[in-house]
Amino acid sequence: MPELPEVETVRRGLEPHVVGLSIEDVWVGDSKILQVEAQRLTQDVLGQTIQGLSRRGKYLLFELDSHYLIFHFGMTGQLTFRDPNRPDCQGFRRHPVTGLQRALQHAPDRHTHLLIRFRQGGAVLFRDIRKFGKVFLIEKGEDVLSAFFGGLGLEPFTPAYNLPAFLKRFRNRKLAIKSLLLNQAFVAGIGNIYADEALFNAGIHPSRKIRSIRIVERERLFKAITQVLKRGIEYGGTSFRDFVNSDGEAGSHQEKLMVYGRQGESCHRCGTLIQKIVIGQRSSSFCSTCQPRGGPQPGLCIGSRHEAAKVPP
DNA sequence: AACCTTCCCTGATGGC
DNA sequence: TGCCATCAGGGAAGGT
Repeated sequence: MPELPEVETVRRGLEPHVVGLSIEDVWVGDSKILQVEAQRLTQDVLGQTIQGLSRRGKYLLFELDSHYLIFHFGMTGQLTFRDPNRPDCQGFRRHPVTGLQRALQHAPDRHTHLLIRFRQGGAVLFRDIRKFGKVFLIEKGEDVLSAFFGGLGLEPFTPAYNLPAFLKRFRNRKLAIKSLLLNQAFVAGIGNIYADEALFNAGIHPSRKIRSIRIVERERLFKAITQVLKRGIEYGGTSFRDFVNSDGEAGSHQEKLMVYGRQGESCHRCGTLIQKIVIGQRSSSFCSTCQPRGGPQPGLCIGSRHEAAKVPP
């Protein structure tokens, strides 16, 4: 599921391919994913040049001459570059060892819903099996982006993501901390995988009420969030099922996960079996020893937490 | 206002 | 072999 690190991976992979190219043709498959009328999309972007690629939370932005073309990947969205000088992969294959789907460069198929072809050659394909993804088109203008992203919270890796701002958004509610992390109005870009990983790094049980989280724990969470996101980007994103980068290749961060998807396996730090529960309709994996339900236990040395954590082989 | 549930959608998987 | 139920979940919308 593309979260901040996966979207950033796509952005970085796509950027050198597409910046400077001008749009020659647009083809729409299932227009359900479009948040703009297909005809208007085609009409408005034809002939425009891609000025740059940026990201806000889980959104990927194509800056055009007069518009922003904005993608959200939902659960299974894939955005790949199709290079005319490279052969297409025949169909979709499963990786023999990891079982992950490896699409590589591909021709449009029944799940391809948008294709943007460039005058200089090549195309960008948006493919989305479950169709939870969305494509937006907004005209440039004063503050259009701040209006569009008005509901989004702090952006990690920017000056806006600072401890005072983070603590300020920590309202003392009854909600589980896990649910707060999934709320894009709190910190933008965190999804189920990185929420679980950040809570593990911070030593916080996902079910704990927001108001019960102590200041020192909030500070640990503040650091843990950027730690896990950074690590996700370093390993090219997490490919649990469908995620592929702009070249159609899987990421490798799934091999580095500490808790997500590891229920029944032993904790890399302490050996306790990882548990899975449901919080707010979302699965949550955690280690009951490293993330005690009652909060920090007297005598537990929190400071050594990160040093003690072994990286999966 | 805060919080919870339902819905959208397809493919993989397991039971029978 | 097929058939059906279940699960995965981001975010919007509707309900309490």
